[in-house]
Amino acid sequence: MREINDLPECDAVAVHEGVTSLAREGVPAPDTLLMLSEFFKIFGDPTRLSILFALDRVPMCVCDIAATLGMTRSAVSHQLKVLRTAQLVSYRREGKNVIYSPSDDHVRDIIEKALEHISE
Amino acid sequence: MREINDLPECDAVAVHEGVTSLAREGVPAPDTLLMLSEFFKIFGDPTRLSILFALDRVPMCVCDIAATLGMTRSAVSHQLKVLRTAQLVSYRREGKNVIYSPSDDHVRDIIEKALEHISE
DNA sequence: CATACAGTTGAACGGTTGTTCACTTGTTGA
DNA sequence: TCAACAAGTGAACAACCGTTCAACTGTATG
Repeated sequence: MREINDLPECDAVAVHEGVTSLAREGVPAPDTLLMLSEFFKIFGDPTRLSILFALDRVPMCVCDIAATLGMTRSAVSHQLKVLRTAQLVSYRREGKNVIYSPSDDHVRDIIEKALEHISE
Repeated sequence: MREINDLPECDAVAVHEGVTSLAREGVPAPDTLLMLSEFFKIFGDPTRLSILFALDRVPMCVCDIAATLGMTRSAVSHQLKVLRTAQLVSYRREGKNVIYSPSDDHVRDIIEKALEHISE
């Protein structure tokens, strides 16, 4: 006799009974999952990472960031918008320049943990 | 007189002298940056995250994962390949099934740190 | 006020990515 | 050995993403 957790796609009754419902408990709500993935997506680009690394050393204007990384001001500005929206950088205007600086300390931790992982 | 760190795009001599070279020291090598971003990219997808969450509760075959998350076996298999390549899951064959399980403990830490961040 | 420069922004492009579909591989049991 | 089912795979498609280009805004200085 088939149980509640049986599903048409997989007749795994004998092998993994009741497993799916148990697993489902471990999976966060869809919107949490989405926020989480959006968060990680931001770190999934070398340019944005290098901006964060650079700013972690010294706060800089867009122009200096561009010069540091060898890219156009426009490209940097676009990426800074992403980082701003995610509240990973703060900024203040100083005359003609806008100075950006890192705004979160979690970030360093997360990146360091990741560096630990890839160095294996 | 212009300094070494001056760049044609940004005449910021008077404002942020020598900043760029200082910032550059904080930026890892391009290939490190690339590996790091590739690593984060993997977590940048809700599907892959949910697979990792589910497997963290209980090891499962592809079929059960698909049933748990309400997606096709093919889609799951494709994503598992990504997770396998990044060595974030291990697997063993059991008869007709292939049982997947998480293979790294760093992962839990990183995800939890990220969850801390987004709950603010 | 006009010029110069810092920064932002929207459209467009090329490349990437996740899912679907159809097919293949591999394993078990009749 | 053949049928049935789990899993993996390649091509194709649509959606997404990062950069470039060409504007535009905003601020300081002559």
